Amino acid sequence: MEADKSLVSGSMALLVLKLLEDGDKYGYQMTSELKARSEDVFHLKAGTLYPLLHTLEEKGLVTAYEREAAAGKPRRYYHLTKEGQAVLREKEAAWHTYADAVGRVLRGGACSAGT
Amino acid sequence: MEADKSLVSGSMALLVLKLLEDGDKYGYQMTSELKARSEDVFHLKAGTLYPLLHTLEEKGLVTAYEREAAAGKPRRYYHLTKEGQAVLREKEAAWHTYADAVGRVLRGGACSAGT
DNA sequence: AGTGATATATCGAATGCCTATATAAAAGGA
DNA sequence: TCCTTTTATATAGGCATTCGATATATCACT
Repeated sequence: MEADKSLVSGSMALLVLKLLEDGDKYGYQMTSELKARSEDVFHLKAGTLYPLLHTLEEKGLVTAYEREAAAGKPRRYYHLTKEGQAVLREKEAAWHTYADAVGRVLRGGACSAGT
Repeated sequence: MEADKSLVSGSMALLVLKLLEDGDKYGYQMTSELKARSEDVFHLKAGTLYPLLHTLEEKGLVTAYEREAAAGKPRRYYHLTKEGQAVLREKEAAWHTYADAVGRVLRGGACSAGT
């Protein structure tokens, strides 16, 4: 199943940062892992990912380095910086706040009389 | 606490539709209820809400009617149509799919320590 | 008379993501 | 050999969503 594209945005940075917490990764790897870990919900496109990675690099949240692959083009690996880790924690907290609030609204139909 | 604005978008339609499941409501009331029910996480602005309501009306998801208030300007009430209810259920399902997927990624994905 | 809350409405700007496109190398089939 | 798919990175253009600023109008309180 695929997520409604209009439902959420701005969370890709959070997810990419989270992937890098696991260890350094290159772009193409992130798209595959995100697809696998989300069970086919997230289809992070190249046209979304690479500009996002460049932005994260400009902000100092990740650093990049190239490494030759056994075959094919050299891969550009990304590494999560300390700043990136801090931002990741902020974004995780913000996500939980937001998701909990949506949950309250979606479940809270009956309690409208209260307070 | 306030949700990171860049974190999510496109969910306002879902939340507004959900509010109307409870019963007919007018715009200003929706902003207050959403703020209360989300415990101050959602600050739905007038500049967001009214264009959104007009769009929902064009799509046939809600209908509108005016009713005089005891005092002040006449209020424009919105009613959830059957189509609106159907779309609401779709959007609720999409939200759960999305939120669950984010949860999976944030908890360490598929290949970490078991469940 | 002035301020703030109630109540609806529109416009311009910013942001975020996607589609389409381009480049390049290796693997596999016809 | 040629062609398509997969791997791999990258940019430009465009659409959708939301907010801030602004406008109008009535009522309550001072």
